[in-house]
Amino acid sequence: MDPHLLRTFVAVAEARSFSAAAERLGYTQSAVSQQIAALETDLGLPLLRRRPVEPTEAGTRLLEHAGPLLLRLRAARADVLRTAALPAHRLTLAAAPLALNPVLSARLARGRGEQPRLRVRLRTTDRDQVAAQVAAGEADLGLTDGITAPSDPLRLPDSGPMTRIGVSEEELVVALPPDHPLAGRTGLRLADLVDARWLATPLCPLERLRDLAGDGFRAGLDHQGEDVHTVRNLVAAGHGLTLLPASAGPGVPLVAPRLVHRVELLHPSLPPGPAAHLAAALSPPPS
Amino acid sequence: MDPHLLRTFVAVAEARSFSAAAERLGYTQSAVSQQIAALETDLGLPLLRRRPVEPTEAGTRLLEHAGPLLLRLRAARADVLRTAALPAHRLTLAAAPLALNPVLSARLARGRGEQPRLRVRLRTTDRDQVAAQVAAGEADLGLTDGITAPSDPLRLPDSGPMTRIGVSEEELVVALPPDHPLAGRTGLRLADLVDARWLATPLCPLERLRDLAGDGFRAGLDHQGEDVHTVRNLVAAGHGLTLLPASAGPGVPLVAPRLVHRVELLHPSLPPGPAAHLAAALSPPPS
DNA sequence: GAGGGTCCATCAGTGTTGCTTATATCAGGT
DNA sequence: ACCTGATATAAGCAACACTGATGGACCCTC
Repeated sequence: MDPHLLRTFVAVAEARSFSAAAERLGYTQSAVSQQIAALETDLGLPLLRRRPVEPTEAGTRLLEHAGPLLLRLRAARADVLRTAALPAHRLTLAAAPLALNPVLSARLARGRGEQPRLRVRLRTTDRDQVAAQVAAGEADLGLTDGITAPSDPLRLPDSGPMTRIGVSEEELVVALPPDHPLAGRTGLRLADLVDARWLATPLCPLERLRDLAGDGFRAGLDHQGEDVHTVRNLVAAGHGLTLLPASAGPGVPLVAPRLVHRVELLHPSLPPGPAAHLAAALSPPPS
Repeated sequence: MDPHLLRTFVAVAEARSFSAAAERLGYTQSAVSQQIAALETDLGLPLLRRRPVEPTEAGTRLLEHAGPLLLRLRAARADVLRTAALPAHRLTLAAAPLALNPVLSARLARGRGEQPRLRVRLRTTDRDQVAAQVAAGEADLGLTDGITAPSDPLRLPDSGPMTRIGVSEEELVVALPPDHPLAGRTGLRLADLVDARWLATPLCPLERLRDLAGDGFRAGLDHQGEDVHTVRNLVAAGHGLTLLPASAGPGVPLVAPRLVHRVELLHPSLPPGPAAHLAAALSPPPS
């Protein structure tokens, strides 16, 4: 169960081809073949069916483990190396599209103002990438978001130990097309909208809504990207409803159940330095 | 970052000695020395101080990662191998001391009654070992417990993906010595007890209480074991208070905040078979 | 302060591993 | 049946990771 072999196995399974994986990894096809054979011998069972290449039952199980495992390995390495890194003058902040709302933008501005020498690179990525990037050391700080009950933590993919601080909670609104019969309301209940058509988008996953408010929530259009602007255009064109934080645009406030758009700051254990300072600036001021 | 090296590193750090670790692992001292050197070269920084042997800052960080990482590696292997295992006639159930309460004992009895051929081995272990044993395949099913708000999941150490089902929630009582002035009450509020002396025991960690009910909860006696019988004796002798599930003995019901003793069933993804059957038997009957 | 003991680092030697290149084998399409 | 695009196997070689022996640092003792 050498991580080296695991990495190769993942590559083969993804590419559905030994030769393609070999090229991608910079090996010969023969090496890949031997590596897979070694894994299979070690575990004592076949992991891949050949021609076409696809994972067996056991291989599927291993694939589920391999990703997180390799991620944690990278996280461990990044964490160790960070202890030796000099306090840098530049750092990277990874943020999900809806995470950097006006409040946090303002705090970020203030934090940067206090450290004029610090160069900040902001990288907007998909929500589930934020934690992984922070864990792997590709970003120094991360901001993710999601929909939860007030003061409940977000559900994040497991990426190893890291500090999580809730930094913002905001009212949710139901985004509706302007001519929608409910658009004039002053408040809406989620239960009244289970039968409406909803946008299926990572920004507001229907699965999460079903968790929180029961079954229903038929998918209208299935939207894969995490671009807020596009989503709002889709809503306006009547493709379906969605929930957005109030600051992301007009909509009818969601009054029940009590749900909020929560933003969390993620970072590995930080030595004192610019990163820690910026993290403090992004955190809510102690009341 | 070969797991092999990681394992050696952990052994050395634990033994605080290269030679002792070498003996324990079945290597020569020279091999261990080279392995550590390889790790340090790879990461580019010293992980251990020598004479006496103790982890550096970076080494400490790596140690925190190494344990979970190796555990997950074992979990992955166990999970893959399980796909090939024939349905066994014997299985191991790991349970924390307070997890197998009367309700669950009864369900276990019923489950066993339905599968007379099945030999069940019950292993009572420390609470934080249960998840690890299930993940590593040393136990087929696990029962852990803890104190939470009703229907909130437990906080478990990360041991990789596994199924978690809440199987029992029970009222909590404050265990008091019989002659305690509050012993006659019909209900107690946790807030009224922050200034009392509490037993510090893994069965009811004071840290958790502070999380749930604010600061306070001074430690009286610090008890390391997880033996319920002993704890009750300590309480009776006036060493301090503690919370127990109602079924674990007499006490004054805790009325606020709303907290419960929750038991969760842990298992890896189970193929249909005796283990899955027993898991179903332990789960609460669908209402 | 010299000597012995303990412990880790280093070196040389050796068996094993894990790659590359070359070739065999297999499944499917024509 | 043959060709094609694919994976498996064989042989060779370089790098690696052990063992055993030796060297050097520290500690304890006398």
